[in-house]
Parts: sequence; C-alpha cells; structure tokens
Amino acid sequence: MTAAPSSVEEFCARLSMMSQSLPKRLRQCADYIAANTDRIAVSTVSDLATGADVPPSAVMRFCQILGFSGFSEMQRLFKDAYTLGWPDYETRLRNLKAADSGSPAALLAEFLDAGRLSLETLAKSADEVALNQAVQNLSRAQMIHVIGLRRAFPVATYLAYVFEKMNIPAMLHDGVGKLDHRHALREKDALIAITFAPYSDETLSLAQHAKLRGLPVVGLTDHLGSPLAQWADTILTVQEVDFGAFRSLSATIALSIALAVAVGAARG
Amino acid sequence: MTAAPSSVEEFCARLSMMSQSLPKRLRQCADYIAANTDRIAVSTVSDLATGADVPPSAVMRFCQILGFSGFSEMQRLFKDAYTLGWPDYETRLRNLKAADSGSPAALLAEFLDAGRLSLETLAKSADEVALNQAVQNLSRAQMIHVIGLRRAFPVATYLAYVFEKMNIPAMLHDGVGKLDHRHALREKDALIAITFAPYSDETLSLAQHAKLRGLPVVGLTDHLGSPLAQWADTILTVQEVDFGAFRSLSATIALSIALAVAVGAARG
DNA sequence: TCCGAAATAGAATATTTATTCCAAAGAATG
DNA sequence: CATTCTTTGGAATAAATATTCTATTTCGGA
Repeated sequence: MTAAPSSVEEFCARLSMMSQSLPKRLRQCADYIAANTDRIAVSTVSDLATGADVPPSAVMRFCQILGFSGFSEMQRLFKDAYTLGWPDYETRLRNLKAADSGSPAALLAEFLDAGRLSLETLAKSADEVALNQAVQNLSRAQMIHVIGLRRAFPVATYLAYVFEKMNIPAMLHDGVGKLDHRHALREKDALIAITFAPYSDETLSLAQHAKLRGLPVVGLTDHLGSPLAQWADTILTVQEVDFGAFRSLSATIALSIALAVAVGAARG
Repeated sequence: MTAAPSSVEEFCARLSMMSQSLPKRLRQCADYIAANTDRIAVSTVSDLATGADVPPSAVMRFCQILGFSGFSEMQRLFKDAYTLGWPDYETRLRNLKAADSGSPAALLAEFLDAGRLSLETLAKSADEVALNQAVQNLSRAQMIHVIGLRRAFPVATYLAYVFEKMNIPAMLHDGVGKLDHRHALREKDALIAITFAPYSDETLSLAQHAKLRGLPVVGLTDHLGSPLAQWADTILTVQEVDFGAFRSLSATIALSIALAVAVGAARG
C-alpha cells in the first residue's frame, strides 16, 4: 500500500491516476468524490455513499485504497484545507519552522505568508455592500474623525495621512496627553472607529458618543459580533491571520486605503 | 425561546445583538464563534469548546440559547452555507476589479493586489545578511529608539507597539509638540530609522545624530541610494508596489514585525 | 451576610458515525 | 465447467461525538 496523499492537490492527482484501474463500485466513489471535493469536509461516510450510490463500506474501502487509514483521516485533509484557506499552508508552515526556527529570515517568511493569507481572505470575504455604504456616509461628511488605538493605531495614523494628502478634512483622535476631543465632533461630521479584540474602551466610547449624537459611524473591526457593532452604522470586518502573538495589518491597511481613496474619489 | 436563525447572516446579527447581555462563559462562546464562523462547519463541539476555553456543555447551552435544538442543528447552517462555496482568490479578485473601475470594490481589489505583489517582491529580495546584522545590533541595545514620520509613521508606531508588548525598552520619537528628544539617545542604545522618498528631514537628522554619537543605526528605506544609507550601519530595503498615489505598507510592516520579533527572540 | 436564582463543570448517557468482518456474488483462468 | 481470486453488501462492532443531567459554584439583591 502506498502512502496517503498529504495535500489536496496530491489527492486529486492520485485520484485521476487511479480511477481508470478501479472496479465498478470503487470507480463510482472516485468519480463522485472527484466531482465533489468541496463537500468532503462537511460530509459523512453515508452522505458520500448515498451520493455515489454505493454502500458505505465501499467508501471505506476506497479511502483505504488511497492509503488512508479510513475516512476520518481522509476527511482531515479537507477540513484542514478548508480551515486554513489554502491546502498547503500548514505543511509549508511546519517545514519552515522545522528548517530554521527563530532565524530572522524564517520569521520574515512567516509574516509574509501571514500577510498574504490575510489579503487573500479579505478578497474572499469583503462585503461590497457595506463598503459602498461606508464610502457614501463618509463622503458626505464635512470632517472625518478617525480613532484607533494600540494595535489599530498604525491604521488610524495611515488613514489620517491619506486623508491629509487628498485634502480631505480629517482629525485623528490619538489620545495624546489623555486629551479627549470628543467635543470636536460636530453636526455633519462622521467617524471611522477601528478596534480589535481586546477592544479599546476609548474607541468604543467615542463611537458611542458619535452614534448618540446622530453622526454616521463606520466601524472597522474583527467580526460582526464586536462591541463596536452596536455603535456603528456600517461595519467592515477584517480577519488578520496572526503568526505568533502579532498580526500583519496588511489586510486592514489595504481596506483602509481603499476606503479612503474611494471617499476621495466620491468627493471629486 | 425565539426561533433559531435560518441563515449565516441572521446568525451573525443575532450574535452581535446578544453578546452584550450574555454571562461570562456564554460570552466567551459567542466571541470565539463570531471570530471563527468559517470554522464551525468543520469543527466538533469540543474543538470549539477548547478554542473558546470553556467546557463542551457551555457550547451546548450557547447553541440552545440561540434557538437551536443543539450543536448539530447549528452546524447544519454552516455546512449548508459551505457547500455553496466561496470562489477562489483569483476569481474573486477578478470580479472585484470588474466592478466598474473607481468603485470601492475595484479599488480594494487593486490595493489587495498591490499588497500581495509587495509581499512577494520582498520575499524574493530580502537581504538575510543585513537582517541578521540588524537583529544583532538591536538585540544588544539597552533601549531601542524608533523614528518614522509621515508615511512611515504607521510603521514606527507599530514597531513601538510590538516592542512594548514584548517588554523591550523602546521609545517612539513622534515629534508631538515639535519636541525633539534626541538627547534621550544614550550610550548603548540603538536607533531604527524609517523613511521613504521624499525623505523626512527630522528622521535623517536623528539618524545622523545617532551615528555621530556612535550608536548602531538600522535604516529601513526604499533603496540603497537613499540618503538614510550614509547614516545607517545596516540598511534594509523594501519596495512597496504602489497603486495610484498610495502604497500599502504591507511589506514594510511585515519586515518590521519580523525584525522586532527576532530581536525579542534574541534577547530571550 | 444570607438567600435564591442563574450559571457552570463534568460525569453519565444517548446518538450518530466510522470501521471491520465475513458470507455471498461475480469475474477470470485453466 | 470447476477453481480461485476479487469484489461486493450488509450486519456487527467500535469509536467518536453530541446531549442531558445534576451537584456545585457564582452572583446579585435584600
């Protein structure tokens, strides 16, 4: 018995290699599974058996012929691939770590990978409707207030930089000197609030203040259940892949610039 | 008991509605699940329980509070949604770009692409030797000073954030109040200076000051001919691909974190 | 500080799901 | 046509997983 495939690609290759030489029932399995690789992660043996019109034991034999100990082992391949976004990521990560763990170059490779993965995830999950709505709200504002502290601070400062370059009136609430500028929020202004778990009280508090005064609030956060959601009119979510304790911010910054430039364009 | 959500959107909405008023353990469930909606389809109760750091029974109670009969029913929602499948990155990016140019979604696609290209470029061009040298210089320092203004400011602030999180003494020279803290540079300290064309005088000036006092200076800039080169012991270069007038900073930030974490590791 | 209600953890149980095994059917070979 | 090897289906078993239940703990209000 040959070894089991260790990636989805390898799995597919093996499949097309073998399917010719398989007896009837097993070929049915192979064909059905090849046509539904995207369902394997969320199916049971009997789901697949029903789909391929074979008894469950045929599916089991099929898994074993491919080199897996059973269905569960085969399914793990697909569950992992799904969870991680791309199939080979975990394997590559393991190799990199094993190779030369801790060396600066290895670390850099990890962060580059994490950044890339974050960008790809955002491409898949970006909510166009929310983005358009955010742009509309912000482009009507007389002044755009920006707040983001701790990990979100770099994002906030970059937004402030971009707005300034485009001659859009914007104010960064940076908390310097513990000065609170909430009263700078005036009628017809809007707020961009950025915060990720663990959420910053100051940011939430300013968002609440703005919301209660009736200003449009655009929230940039990590998920829809964030406490920021209740104070924002529009929520944009970004999941950054983290490596170690730190995140790359790549996706967050990309989304921020896109937002800012779109606002700039909308204002003409 | 209210009826269970019948779509993932509804589920997320319900979640953000409730999460405020939930007791501790259930809130942990809500937060973890909200941040990992994409994993639910392929997780077991105990996977989620482990991730949320609660016992499995808490996850069950959580499912029931949301209106499901149990975990299996909740998971079905996500398994079904999964089957519809996300388009892959390439497809999605093409779709985003296809939306009439200038639309927020199209802009986002461009910035995501630019970001990814920058990361890939850095992966190919990174100078391992310089990186190692930079890590060495910085890990010996008693305090690390960081300066980066304008476009480089977000990078500098993120570096300061990361150093702080790792308990490494660091000082951000942010120019607030036009205060000049160059005399905070002391024997055995080191400086990270970050600047891109058009180069910031303040940054160059501080680098010069440090160099003349004999402190190690690590320069992060756009190319080896940068004016920063003459005041730095080690030069790290990053080319960010720009789209329109703005750059994504993805690669610069990835390099910065890698540098910081490597320094953290070297200091033990 | 006490009481009652709410929340919790973990063990016990039920259910689903995966896996094995073997008798029977079918194909190939001489 | 008999023999042998392969394939098959389904029942029996094992394992994983979900779910319930209850003794405790925690929390909030008198």
